[in-house]
Amino acid sequence: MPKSALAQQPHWKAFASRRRDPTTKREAVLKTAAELFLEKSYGRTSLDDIAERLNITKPALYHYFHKKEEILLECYRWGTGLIEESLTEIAGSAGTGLEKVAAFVYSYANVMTVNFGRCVMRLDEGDLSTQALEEVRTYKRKIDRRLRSFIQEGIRDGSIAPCDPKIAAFSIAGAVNWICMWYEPAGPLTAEEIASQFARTLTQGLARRKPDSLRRAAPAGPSAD
Amino acid sequence: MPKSALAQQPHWKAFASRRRDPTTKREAVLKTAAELFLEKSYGRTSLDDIAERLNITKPALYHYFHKKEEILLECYRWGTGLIEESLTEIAGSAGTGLEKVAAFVYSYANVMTVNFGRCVMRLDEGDLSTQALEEVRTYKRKIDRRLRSFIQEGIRDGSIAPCDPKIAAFSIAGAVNWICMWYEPAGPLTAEEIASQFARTLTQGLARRKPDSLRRAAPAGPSAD
Amino acid sequence: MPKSALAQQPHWKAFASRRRDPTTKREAVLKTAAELFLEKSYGRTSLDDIAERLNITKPALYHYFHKKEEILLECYRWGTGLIEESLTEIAGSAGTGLEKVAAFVYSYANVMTVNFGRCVMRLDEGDLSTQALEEVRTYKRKIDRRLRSFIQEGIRDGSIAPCDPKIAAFSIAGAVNWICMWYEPAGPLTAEEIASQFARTLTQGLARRKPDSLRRAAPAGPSAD
Amino acid sequence: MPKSALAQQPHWKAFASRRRDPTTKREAVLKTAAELFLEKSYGRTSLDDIAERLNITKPALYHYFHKKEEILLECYRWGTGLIEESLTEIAGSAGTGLEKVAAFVYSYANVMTVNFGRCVMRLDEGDLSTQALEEVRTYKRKIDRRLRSFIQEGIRDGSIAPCDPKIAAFSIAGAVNWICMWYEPAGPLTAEEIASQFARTLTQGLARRKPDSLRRAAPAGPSAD
DNA sequence: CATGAATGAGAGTTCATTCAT
DNA sequence: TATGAATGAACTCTCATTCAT
Repeated sequence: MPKSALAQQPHWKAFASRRRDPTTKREAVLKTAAELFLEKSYGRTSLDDIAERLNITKPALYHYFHKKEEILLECYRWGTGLIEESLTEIAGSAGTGLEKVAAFVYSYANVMTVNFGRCVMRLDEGDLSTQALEEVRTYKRKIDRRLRSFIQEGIRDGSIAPCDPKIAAFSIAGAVNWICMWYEPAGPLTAEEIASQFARTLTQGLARRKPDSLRRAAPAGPSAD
Repeated sequence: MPKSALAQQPHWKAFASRRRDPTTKREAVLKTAAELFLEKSYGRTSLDDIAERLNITKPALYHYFHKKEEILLECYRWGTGLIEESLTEIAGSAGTGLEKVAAFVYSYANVMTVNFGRCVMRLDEGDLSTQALEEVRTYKRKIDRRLRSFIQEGIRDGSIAPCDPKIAAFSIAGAVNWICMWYEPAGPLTAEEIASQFARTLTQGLARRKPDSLRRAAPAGPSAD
Repeated sequence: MPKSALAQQPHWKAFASRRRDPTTKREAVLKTAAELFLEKSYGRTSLDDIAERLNITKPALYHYFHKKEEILLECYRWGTGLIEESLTEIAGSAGTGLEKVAAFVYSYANVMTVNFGRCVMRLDEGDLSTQALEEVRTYKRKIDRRLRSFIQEGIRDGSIAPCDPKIAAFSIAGAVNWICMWYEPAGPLTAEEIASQFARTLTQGLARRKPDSLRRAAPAGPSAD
Repeated sequence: MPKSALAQQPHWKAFASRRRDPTTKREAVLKTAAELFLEKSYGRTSLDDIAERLNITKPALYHYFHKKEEILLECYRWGTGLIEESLTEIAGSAGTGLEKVAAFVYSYANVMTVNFGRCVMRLDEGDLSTQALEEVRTYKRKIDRRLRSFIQEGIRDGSIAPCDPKIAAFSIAGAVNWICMWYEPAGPLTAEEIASQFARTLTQGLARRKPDSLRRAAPAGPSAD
């Protein structure tokens, strides 16, 4: 599988030559940092670790970031950006509330298998400064509110059985968030499998009556995989 | 609520007098440590922090623990002990697979609102030594296997609709585990509310046909609370 | 060999009963401390180590000694006392200078196989306070002067070939002192073997002419061993 | 004496400028450490002590060594290297066993007056890790075996009177090793004086018959000094 | 007396960050 | 621009010594 091989490719190649897009280098730092943060946590990852994996020296990192924490914050931002993308797409699409929830789970679960996405939910918020923390928290609240609104929409349009939207959202979000804790790229389950299965399983509990109708709730895409 | 007020009471009273039950003191250290670990993470909690909150000095901690990591491990052990208790009780009880899953969720969710329980799923395993890590991992695997077996039992006895037990277990466990990330004692939801609601919500997706029958799946106890 | 068995016997028996000669207990502390100091050095021996081997608690040690250093100093004093004893005996005895040197080596070498004697030369003087250091240094100088005077006596009475007494004394004293570095009670060489062999070997180089006459220089006692 | 004055010159000059041969700096650390270890012992020498004497800060030392113990081990290695050098030279040279022993004593005694050489025999092996200890012990055994083989060679070629090579080696090695305990650069005896005198004195006891032949056993070099 | 408890002082080590080249 | 060098602050852990029972 060439794509996965490409993904495994170390990011230090971006620093191979002197003349290279600085933006590319910044991203390479970010990707490497995200990897390490997920492997060893932010606190146990030293700037030396990051530099070493990139085949550069520690002070060189300061050309791209002012503080260690800034690297962390950028990881969060990249991750939340990924979520944002799919969320707005879904919100704008047509369909019942239940279908939107299914789409949400599907695409959110996918993000939880990508390094930057995992960072958002797996890394310790306590490592962020007060201000950065507020930024991230605001973002997370937004996601939660979005999911809750989909559920309420479903209740209104009759696709979802009456329930407490808050509890339902916590439950669904929790299940999906937790993926970032156990997912391994090298593991037996592919991201698509996980995403589509979660989408089906988690909407089953919400659906009104006829469970048969749920099959359609899962997006068409992944079923092909 | 006097009970909760009592629980909030700082643990340093155990160290008020020099001659006092050492076991009580050890527990006071553990409780305080668990609090701090949840507030600030293990890595950012210094022994001075723990000592300060207990109104003692740092080296005094070494009367009760040999290393900082030992404190962490004991928190894990206490927490897993709590889970173990309820698990064996449920496993031995009568009932359909679905009922057992509901009972599992109910009691596990409750544990996730208790500090030591939260520690098990919220703290970073990377702070444990290889050996301690193995111990904790073994324990977690056990929990997961238990849940999966309840689900399989339910599929066999017809109380649960056919599904992939692995995915279902991941999904349920994830939802419940995540509680430890957002639950706050001072928050609007009580532990019992959360536990009973999660038990109901999460089993709804599993149940075969008539969702009405699920009401009985949630334990009677908490409804009285 | 009952005597050696007795010597191996741990010293904590002195603390077995409450009512026991305090002097005996003090000595037990000293013997145990000497053992440990030789095994692990003064610096790496904690009071807890000593207390543990004596089956008592650390503060109990403070009933017999005011400071850790006092224990060390007492070890030195006991050791130098042993040397002093034999030295005065030899000085008072009749015989040529060479015979006195031989007797000195023999008895000094013996002391170097006894724990307290080894302490004198093996332990680090830097651990002593200025005052205690002066005391010990004074003592060591005394020993050296004594040996040098024996040599000079020998040169005068013709039993020793003319040489620089200072260098000769350094050389002989060094050879004997070094015993405390490699001697092991459980080793292949007994204390008497070492002592008598060293007495013979080291005087050989001093003796005037006929080396055969040296046989008599070594004390008769040990030759039987 | 300008050479000695130069040697006394503090090593911190190596750290005067930031860009300077790192090897020189490493050596400066080593030399300063050796000085301090001999003055106050390894255990009582803190990294701050070393850093202070070099006019740098403690963490700067970690640019050159990973652990405090590594500094110690490098001192040992430097010292054993010095001994090794002279040993191989002697072993390869022509001459009777007695002459080789004399040469050994002469050059070994010289090493015992050099800081790194003194470290080898004066510092406490107990401060080394198990592995490093093995390395050093192996080395010391090698020295001892070398000396013993010279003695046996001498017995075979008739230059040395029959004796127990083990005891003789212990005695000679002890006398020379002990030099590192009392030698002081500022003292009345120069290194060469000590070395040549010891070579003569210590071989006197070994030589067969005619003591006159011994004069030639001492290397010619030092007699000129 | 004897002891469990507690502490102050200090050590080695790590690391984000800055400086100087 | 990029880097080797250096540092200050912080943390874990140890231990001789003293207190209180």
